[in-house]
Amino acid sequence: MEYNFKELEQNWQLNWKKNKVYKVSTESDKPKCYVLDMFPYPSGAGLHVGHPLGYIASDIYSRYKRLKGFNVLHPMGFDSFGLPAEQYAIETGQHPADTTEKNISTFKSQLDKIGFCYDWEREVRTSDASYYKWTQWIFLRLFHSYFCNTQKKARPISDLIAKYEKKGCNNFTAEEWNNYSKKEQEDVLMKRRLAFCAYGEVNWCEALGTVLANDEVVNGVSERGGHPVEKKKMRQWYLRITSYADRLLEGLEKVEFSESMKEMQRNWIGKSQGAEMDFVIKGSTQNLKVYTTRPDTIFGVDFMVVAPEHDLVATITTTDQKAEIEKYLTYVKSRSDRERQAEVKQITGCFTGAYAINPFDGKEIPIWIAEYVLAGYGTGAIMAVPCGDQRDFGFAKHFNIPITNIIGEYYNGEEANATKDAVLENSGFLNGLLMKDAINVAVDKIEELGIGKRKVNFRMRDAGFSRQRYWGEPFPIIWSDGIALPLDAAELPLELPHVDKYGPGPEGEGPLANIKEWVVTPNGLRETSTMPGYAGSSWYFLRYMDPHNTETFCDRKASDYWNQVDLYIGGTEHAVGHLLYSRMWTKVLFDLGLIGFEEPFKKLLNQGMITGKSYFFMTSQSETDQIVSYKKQDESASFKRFKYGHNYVDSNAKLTKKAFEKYLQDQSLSENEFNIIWETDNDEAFIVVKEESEKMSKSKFNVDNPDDLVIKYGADTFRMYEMFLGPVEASKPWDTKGIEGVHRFLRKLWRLFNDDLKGKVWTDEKATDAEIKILHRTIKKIEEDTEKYSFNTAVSAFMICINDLADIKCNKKEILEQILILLVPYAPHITEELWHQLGNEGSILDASYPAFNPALLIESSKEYPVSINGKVRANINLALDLQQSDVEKLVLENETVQKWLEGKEPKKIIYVKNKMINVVI
RNA sequence: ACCCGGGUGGUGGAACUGGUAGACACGCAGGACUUAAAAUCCUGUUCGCAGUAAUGCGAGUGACGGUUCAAUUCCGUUCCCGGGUACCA
Repeated sequence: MEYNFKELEQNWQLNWKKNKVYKVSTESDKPKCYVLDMFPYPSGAGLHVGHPLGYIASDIYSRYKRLKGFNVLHPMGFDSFGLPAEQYAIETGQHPADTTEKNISTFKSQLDKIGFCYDWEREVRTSDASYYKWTQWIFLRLFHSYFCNTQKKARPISDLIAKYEKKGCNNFTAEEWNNYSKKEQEDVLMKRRLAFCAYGEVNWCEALGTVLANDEVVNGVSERGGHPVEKKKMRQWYLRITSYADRLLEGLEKVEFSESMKEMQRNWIGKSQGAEMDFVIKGSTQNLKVYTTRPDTIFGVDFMVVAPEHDLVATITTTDQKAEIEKYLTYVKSRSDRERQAEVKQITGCFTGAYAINPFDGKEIPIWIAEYVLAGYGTGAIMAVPCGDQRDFGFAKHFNIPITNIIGEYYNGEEANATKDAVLENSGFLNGLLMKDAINVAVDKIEELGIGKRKVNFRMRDAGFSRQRYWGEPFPIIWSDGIALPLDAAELPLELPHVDKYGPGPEGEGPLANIKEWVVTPNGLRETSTMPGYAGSSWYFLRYMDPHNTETFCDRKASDYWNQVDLYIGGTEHAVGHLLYSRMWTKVLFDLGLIGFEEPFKKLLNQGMITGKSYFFMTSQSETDQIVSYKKQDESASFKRFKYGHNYVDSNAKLTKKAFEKYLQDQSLSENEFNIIWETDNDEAFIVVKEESEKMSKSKFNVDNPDDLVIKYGADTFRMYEMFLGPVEASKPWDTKGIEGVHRFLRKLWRLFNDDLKGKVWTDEKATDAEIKILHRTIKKIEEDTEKYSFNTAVSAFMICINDLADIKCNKKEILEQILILLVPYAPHITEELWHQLGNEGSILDASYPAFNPALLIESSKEYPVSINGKVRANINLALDLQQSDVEKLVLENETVQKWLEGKEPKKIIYVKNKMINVVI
């Protein structure tokens, strides 16, 4: 009987589906384990071989945990709202609901072919009304909550209202509050809500017709599509994520994320400690407020810089400088964010004519404006210390501003030195202090004089939460006389109206603004923007726990049972977007007592990117339409992408004329389009093309589709091969070269049970000690490797095991049956088939995992390597229970050792039990 | 510029807490079976030198230096690659 993977895999997939072997229940007395993948955005391109890497890893871990006696939740769903679906819809004229539906069914069938153990009854889709009803509901909870700065947690806004009514606050008395109009009260409350509406500078993308969040803008262009992004003042919804900045930082200590992932989040949050300080402006009633992390350098301040957008600029500029400033402001306005970021090195600025007074020595400090100071960070104004800050130094040199040295020989006049180890000079009351220590002394003094205070700043901004788009969750908000009225929970879901045409609405509003009958309600006008893509993904892991609940987003009993995600697998691209938002939502729900844990993901595993191989034709320098063989030396040559080249080129990046003809045929191209100068070798015409590894992408024509491989080799081979490629976390080039090896392994396993001609060959004979040893060695290794997600070495351990068993012709059920159970997570189909061939009933997933018995692996002797001066020269077999003196004696008797000693006495003999022996001469 | 990763055969990669570097696999070379092919099996495969051979010797984990009986592993300097952030005061 042959290993007919095609038939066998199909049969078992049907059988599993029919018998609902992957159904998961919350009612269980087993310990729980929650294994989650970052759910995919169902794009039209379908899955490529990079996607399943993480899914296979999580599937292996889930099955392993299930066999180990855990009740495992391992769900899958779709992040189906979002920009690309709408862009695609606009381009093709199809409704996003239709394309999304179609794409999801493609994804599901692709996933099912790989044999994942998802309980599809728990599937969630963020664009389903039954799902986004609860996204809207959680939004309302955010709207109805504020961040209490004393308790450092979210509380119902009603608590705050009660307080205002009884006691008022710093800004108003209770009486004043009670006399406020409804609108005035709402305006005050809006400044505290966790989901709030405000006018602010937003990232506006004209091409996409929408606002984008900071993490959706990369280098001044949109992450999706690369369109230019500009700043624009608009009314927008925001999430007050900055309130949680400290807790988001602290929470990182309690989770198992990679150090680099934590670092990325810390950088994004960007906490800095310093002081805010007021400077009197000469001849003005206004003060200049600056933020600094280095108050110790106060005596080194040689000038001030404020952002061009700063409010003070208009009032402090002197008449002499007015013209210059106007000119500079026009110049700044003409520059896009992109240009500003691209030309960081360029120093520009303009003197306002005004002076600030140093409160400690009365020195007059010129106030400048410059692009390098950002309006959005700190106070939008800085005190510049050229001897200690490289940018300030460059600025001072460029504009010939005299530089004060407060750090003595630490400053060399050539560049700034940001040290904290210098002893201060020219620094009044700080003279003689170490800078590190002076920081606190300076702030104390500043606070004492009442001219400033300690201040922590964050780089992170509140997250923009509205999009002027159609394909997203509508806000459950109605506007009436400038007041945002929330819908009642009973009115949810507020369904997205189904329309056939959707272009942008008037005045930068979203498409929903065009649907008058939907917008106009008896109570007022509906909010017409929709929620961003990350809304639905910020809490989906909770919905899987209780996906069909119509009473609440997730029953507290279910979330208490399943609790945190034990293992979360996904790419690093979500480091600062999704992962921060979902962490924040979890903290809010926790604060409000709706769930019992405040970090959603206990352990995060980042799968590496699988890159595809792309190939390029090199064109000849003299005749630009000629394609010639690629030579490394010709750096100045130009290249043309060879689409789908990975299907035609051999491992040396050689393209034969024969393969090229096939390419022309496959792509229905004519030879005339290519003017190739062929080379010949053994009568075969070929050229060499340039090879490069790039991210797999449809637009780069370097994508490999898992379906093809599953058809050719089967799902089990595909799964094991993706794991065998290397560590899950490493990024690696895709190459199908090695897949044969894994396929051979599975056939070899099959042949231990069946012979192609003779049929069944497995037996009921009793296993020998040697066979049992192989089994237990394997159990130990597989268990260790799976627990530490080292799936590549586990695959290799299986290969070693099967090679060993084949070598000694072991066909014994007693051994093979146990191996099958170990292998289930990696190759679920073949193991299920062979399990039944051995006469077992029921799914192998319900078998009990083999128990490792260390006693069976104890050896009495070991083949020790003997080194002479650190170099291995001989091997001797020694009993393990020998003492140092016995070992020394035996080692010295050894022929090779004697040869190296040349009659001399060794200086020392090092014996490490169970490891090695080193003779030092 | 700063912060994280990472540099090991022709290739993907292995090596626990410092203890036989190159497991496993691909590829390649040779052989067996076969009319032939596929499949399968066997042998070899880090590099250099010597030898018919078994084998022996030397070098070797980006480079240089250090600690140690012993370093891919620890420390210092430096080069290269990947990722992140970027006038953040």
